[in-house]
Amino acid sequence: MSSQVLIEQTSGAAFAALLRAHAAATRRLSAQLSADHGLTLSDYEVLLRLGRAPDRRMRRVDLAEQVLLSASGITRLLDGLERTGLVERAACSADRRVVYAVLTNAGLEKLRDASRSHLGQIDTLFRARLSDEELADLTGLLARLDEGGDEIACDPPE
Amino acid sequence: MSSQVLIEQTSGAAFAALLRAHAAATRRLSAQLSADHGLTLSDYEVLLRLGRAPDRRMRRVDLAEQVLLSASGITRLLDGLERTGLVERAACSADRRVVYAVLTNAGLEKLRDASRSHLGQIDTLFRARLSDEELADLTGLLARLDEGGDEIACDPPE
DNA sequence: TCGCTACTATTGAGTACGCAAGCAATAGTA
DNA sequence: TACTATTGCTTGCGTACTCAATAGTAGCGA
Repeated sequence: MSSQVLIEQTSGAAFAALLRAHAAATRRLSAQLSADHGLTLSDYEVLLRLGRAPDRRMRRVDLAEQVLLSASGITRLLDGLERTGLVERAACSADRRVVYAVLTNAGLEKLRDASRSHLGQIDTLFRARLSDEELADLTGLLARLDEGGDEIACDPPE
Repeated sequence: MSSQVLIEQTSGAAFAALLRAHAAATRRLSAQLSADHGLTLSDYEVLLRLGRAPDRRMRRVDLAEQVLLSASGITRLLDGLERTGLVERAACSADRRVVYAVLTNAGLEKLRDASRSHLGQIDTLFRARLSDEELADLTGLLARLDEGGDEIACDPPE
């Protein structure tokens, strides 16, 4: 019987669980973030990264990489944040190709505001279900899944 | 100093790890699935569910729920699979509102074909990084994150 | 049987991406 | 100095979704 092939093996179950947990967490948190502050999860992540960055500014490329978006994705996301005044652009004197994304005062205010509820909601979701130790285990295991994603065959041959 | 607010607490780190692991896994696997077989992850999941279902058929609503898509999402996804002949529609004699999605022979063939490489790729990704025990732990922890998502206040008052 | 509500499915409109192509600026090389 | 990458960013186009509105059944109670 060929449905042998279809039997869920353990890594398949892990992948399925990952898909479901991700969907459950992001749907809930992004709905809350959007309802409470009109931000998407990516918006929030961008504000957060900028808030931590020196001078509250980052190159768009670097931002894109950190929030897991493509170059065009970041352009459009920042378009939105610029339109609402949370972020503004600034030229780089050393390299005129680069355009910094800079967190405005309004943006910092928004970030603080959003953080207050968002961090609490994350905590509610995770801590209601997992102990401190389990949380740490989970984080560690998940981290192992995206390490060395592209390090395939970088060794010199022989 | 208000950047207190921005300090990554442990559940925040877990959420970030979840986002990253999900992105890493789905990007890789969906790229492979698409390159090798012209299917998205959701396409594959639909074929898989249909393949396991009795008579290889399911109501579209139920399918939507299982693959985490909205009703309209399933309609459009199935449109595509119908166009390529992997799935076809069938009426339900008992309830004329429902339209079954039925896996065709070509669809079953495609599923078997895709399974061969896809399951291997999932295994490669997970087992290269995690032991059997870790895999089981991870699956268990992830499962706890989406249990009882909507069971808020379903108890009768008092 | 009528009328109401609940359910299944589809469609229209809008959003959030990615990829590929393009432009401008820089770096590397002859 | 000229030429050829490479890099940073944006834009056009296509895709995969969602939500809200709609239509066709179904099943119920009066």
